[in-house]
Amino acid sequence: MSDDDIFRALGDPTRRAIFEKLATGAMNASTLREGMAISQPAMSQHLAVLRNASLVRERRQGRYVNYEVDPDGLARIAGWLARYRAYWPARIDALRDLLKDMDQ
Amino acid sequence: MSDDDIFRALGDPTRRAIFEKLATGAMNASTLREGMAISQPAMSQHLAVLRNASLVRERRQGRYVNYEVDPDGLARIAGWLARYRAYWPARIDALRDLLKDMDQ
DNA sequence: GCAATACATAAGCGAAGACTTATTCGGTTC
DNA sequence: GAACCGAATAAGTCTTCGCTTATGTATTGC
Repeated sequence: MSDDDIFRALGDPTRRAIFEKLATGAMNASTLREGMAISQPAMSQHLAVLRNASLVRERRQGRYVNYEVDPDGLARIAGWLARYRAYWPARIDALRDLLKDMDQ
Repeated sequence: MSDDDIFRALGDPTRRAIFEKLATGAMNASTLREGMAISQPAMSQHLAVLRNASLVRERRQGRYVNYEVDPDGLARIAGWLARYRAYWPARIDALRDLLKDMDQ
């Protein structure tokens, strides 16, 4: 897990799509694959990259492997971003929403 | 400018180093190159990638080209990140600081 | 134990990426 | 306008990446 792993992992649109789908709820690799034009090995490889970047984590459940978003990766991005807050535009609505959530 | 351009641009450690250095203050390409083991064309190409991702912007000044951090790219990352706030750990100090800044 | 299922790994291939050297383009200075 | 300097572009090379097909590894159910 490093900034390098994280940004590199997110640099691929297919992987971002996988991550996005996972963000709607945990699911196993096969379910993830549904509706996506992607082979089983390709999915497995993408998940390995995402896992290596701490963007996703797995939990074996019988012969299925359940995948879910790993907050660690996201936190790391947030940390990276925070280093440059001096350059942020004065108002970013999405961010403000987020802050409100965290202030509760 | 797209999420793809941004994450792909930041996926390269050399480019992140360039961006980081630029974040300490605007400077031209030659000054940027000082202390970095990188050729002039390589720097120029990296800057082109960063510029294309809206992470950096340029302003011609005579025969020098001054580069500076472009808030647009950072804002876009923040936007992307905000979509997954449901997964953020309860407390991210750096982020909280940031929010406080924005709440003023 | 054996067939079936879910997933991972291996090996190889074509495309894209990061570098190099050489050259060109813009702009300043004399 | 000629020499010079900062930066961009061109073209080629080598590496990395994302895919494929084939095979291996767990786990379940009969």
